[in-house]
Amino acid sequence: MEKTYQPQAIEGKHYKRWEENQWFSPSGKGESYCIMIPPPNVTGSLHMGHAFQQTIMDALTRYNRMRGRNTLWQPGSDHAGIATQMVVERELARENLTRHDLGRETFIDRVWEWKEQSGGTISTQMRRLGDSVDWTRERFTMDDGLSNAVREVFVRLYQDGLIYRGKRLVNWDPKFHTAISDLEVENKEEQGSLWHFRYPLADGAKTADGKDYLVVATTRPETMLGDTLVAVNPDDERYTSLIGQHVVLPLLGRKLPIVADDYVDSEFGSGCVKITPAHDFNDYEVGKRHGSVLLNMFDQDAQVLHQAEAYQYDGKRIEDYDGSLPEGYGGLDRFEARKKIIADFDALGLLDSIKDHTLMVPRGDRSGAVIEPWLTDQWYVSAKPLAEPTIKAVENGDIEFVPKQWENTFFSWMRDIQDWCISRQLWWGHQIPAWYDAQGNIFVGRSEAEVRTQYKLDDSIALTQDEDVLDTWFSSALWTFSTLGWPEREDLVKTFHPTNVLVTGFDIIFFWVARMMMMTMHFIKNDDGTPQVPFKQVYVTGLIRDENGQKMSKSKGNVIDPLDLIDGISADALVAKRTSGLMQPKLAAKIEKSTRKSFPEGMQATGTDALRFTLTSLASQGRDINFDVKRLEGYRNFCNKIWNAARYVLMNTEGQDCGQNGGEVELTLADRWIISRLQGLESDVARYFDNYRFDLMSQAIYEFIWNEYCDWYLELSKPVLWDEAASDAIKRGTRRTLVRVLEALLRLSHPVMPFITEEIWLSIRDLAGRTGETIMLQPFPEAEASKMDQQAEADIDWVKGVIVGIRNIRGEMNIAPGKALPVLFQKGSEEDRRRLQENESFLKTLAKLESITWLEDGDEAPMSATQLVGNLKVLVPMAGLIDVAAEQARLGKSLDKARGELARIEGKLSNDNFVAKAPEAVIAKEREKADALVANIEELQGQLAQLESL
RNA sequence: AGGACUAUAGCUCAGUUGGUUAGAGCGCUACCUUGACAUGGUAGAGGUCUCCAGUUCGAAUCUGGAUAGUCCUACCA
Repeated sequence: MEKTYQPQAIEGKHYKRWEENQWFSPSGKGESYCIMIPPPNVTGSLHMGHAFQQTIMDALTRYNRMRGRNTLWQPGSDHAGIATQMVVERELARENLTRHDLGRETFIDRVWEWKEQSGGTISTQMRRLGDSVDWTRERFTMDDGLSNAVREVFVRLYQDGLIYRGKRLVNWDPKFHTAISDLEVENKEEQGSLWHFRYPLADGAKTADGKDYLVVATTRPETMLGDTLVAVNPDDERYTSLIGQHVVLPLLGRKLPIVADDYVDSEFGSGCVKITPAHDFNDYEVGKRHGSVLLNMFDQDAQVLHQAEAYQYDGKRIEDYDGSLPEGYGGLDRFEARKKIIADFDALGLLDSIKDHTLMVPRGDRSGAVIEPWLTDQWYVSAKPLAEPTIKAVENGDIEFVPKQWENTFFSWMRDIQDWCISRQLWWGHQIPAWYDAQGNIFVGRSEAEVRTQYKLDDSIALTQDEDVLDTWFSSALWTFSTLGWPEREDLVKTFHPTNVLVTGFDIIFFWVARMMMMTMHFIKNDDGTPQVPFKQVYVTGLIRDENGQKMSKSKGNVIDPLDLIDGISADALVAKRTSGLMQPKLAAKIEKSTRKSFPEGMQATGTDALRFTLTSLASQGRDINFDVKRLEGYRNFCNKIWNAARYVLMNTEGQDCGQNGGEVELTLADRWIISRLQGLESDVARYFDNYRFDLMSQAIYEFIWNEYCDWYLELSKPVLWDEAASDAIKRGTRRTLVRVLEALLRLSHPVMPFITEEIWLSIRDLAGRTGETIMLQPFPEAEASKMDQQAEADIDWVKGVIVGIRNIRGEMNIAPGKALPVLFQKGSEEDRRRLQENESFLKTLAKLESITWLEDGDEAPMSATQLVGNLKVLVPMAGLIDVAAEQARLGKSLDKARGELARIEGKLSNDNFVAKAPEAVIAKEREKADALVANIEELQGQLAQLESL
């Protein structure tokens, strides 16, 4: 074995072997266990969030596979409508082409081409992570099978009356020319202005204070071209007399009724609101209440139309409405139009005032463009009826969120859910299975042929399919069952559905988790006909942030690529990576500075296992997880520790008798102790897996391997293995324990650290008396009560106490570690004597002792440094070794500590209330502590007095 | 505006139903290249558990409030 752990030398070969042997596929035996991967975006590459969640999923998958379950971790990716279309359009732009130059069909071919060449990035990266997904079943949301599922679901929902088409206001992205759902809109606070305009009153009307105009305030002056009403609060005395009167819209001369509506807040602005029903969601509702028309004034680019279009609320065009707009506005961009409106009002003396104002601006999460509420025909899913069963499922525990608090987030959204706009004006995606005849009648079906048969439309009637595609999340919502072959085949759904757990971030609870629940429960039923849940548990992970708690983003230049952690990267390469392709190139200098500060030496290669272990260590219940590279380095060292422990074990067992072929075996106290402790670890790890406490699990494994197995057990094995007088049976016992405990630890750690455990396991398998080609298919260790040994644990605690006591004297007194010490024991019990007798060689070796002498009652002790182990006094004679003043200081320190503690406990015990009300056991424990401290203090005082008398 | 979450060592974080000497990693101090490991060993230093009040015999832990920070949802034009 290499002297240090070299991850890059082993990871690739093991993964290749696992995959080639198809060990990731379900065994076909046992109870099923299934996790569906949240499908990464096909344009995406692996980021820390993926690495984090996939590590957890892989750990769960490997754990359950080792427990003998019929385990499937289903991989795949989604087609990411907008993102993918953008990527390919950018590629076209470099050839000076647009998608319109190619036409729809050719463009889609081009996207598939791109997908074949570049869509696989993330699967390659997942292999580097060690993900044990069943690659033979990899799916893509645009596959034939999944596309069938999408059509089937669409048609059935339409037939069930849960999908409808309507002309409504939608969130329109003027950059991408598509509608998006409300979830895809990000509302951000931005600085703007509040313009106050004067709208002259018609017919000589006057306000209460005698003015012949109303002042309306707006953040979007350009929309005044689409105003149809002015609203005031019905209780606002300033305006009550004007309700029912009109204002004359400047620039157009349109007469707008003044209406009363509770929506208006009299306190805000002037108390008068201009109402633009076709360009604002609130105004839409106000207009509807007051029988207004909908007046659209923008085209798909959010440029002003030459002629406004009027609609009724049922979506019908009002053909005879005069939609004339003022000269010079047609074709203007909305922000140009705004400037012109303001200038025109100013010129007319109708610009009352401008005030600074912060407002929430809606922007498309992908385009960054300001979203325009726009009147269009779109398809919607009626969400309420679908939501109901899912709410019940969470309420009655059929679906459980971990941590539980996320259920509240889920409920609050579900109970107030809005219809979901599912149509997108894109080319890349599932084209909506709806056809129109020349009159605009809608026919929904699985294919044009089906539609013609079903609706008895012969070939003479021309049908055209809806141009739009479905929201990508629509297909992702079917993920748990579409990937299993629904609707064509039911057998896999029967075997693996409902899946066991969904591992995901809280950021997509609404986008994906909730919608998956709605779709699944509508379409998949249990044997008794009740809706089937997609998964029994949802483990909601935190979001990975940088070491300062900042979200990782390209523009902040703080993104960490998991592969850079695994492989290492130089500072220069990291800077280059972070500063290339920035939207705002001026940020480069700042990013370089902070990157060089955080990573002056770049990143060291730590290997996959160390990264995975770090990620599980960070998987606590919090919402945010700040990733600190320092932690990773610590766990890289841990891997090296395991490696070297294995080296030690091999050096002492290879080619020797480890009891794999029988033979007499005698276990030492140390053997019995470490075996007993191992049982505790095994039950802890199982419990932590069940509770999704990967942080505590990692911690437990770390502590055991480092602080018990390496620090103590390996050291305790040395006196046995080095003792030429020791019997074969004892040596065989120690070797067997060494290698078998290590082997069990490897299996325990394998779900989190697959590579290093496989590498070592293969080299110690035979020594440990095991068979099998790979650790990943070995049984997961289970605790056995019969191997627990309280006595051994107590005895080792005593041994450790004595050793640590002596080491403490050595350390504090600056006695060279190499110097062998003579030690005296005094005042011990019979049990102390037994323990000494049984463990003398352990003590001598581990504390580096020259001799141990038991002082009988009458014996005079020489001047010594003292350490108490219970009531036993451990004395290190001072002659020539110990500085009196230093020993006084050391004893003084212990004495202070003991006195402080005693005072605290006595305070408790002298409190009548405590004695009266606290449980017996607690009181007894405190008494015991107090007694021990009193004895302790007496000893220390005696010792100090003796020193002073010198 | 409503809601949620967070506040523990210099830094990043654990602390399960109230009873611990409040822990880990990294960093820090001293000593040590001893035959698994200097990516190491041994021994240390370092915390009024944000603040205030309450419940309790007993609070890092439960309750209320304050402060600071983060996020989500909804918005006043």
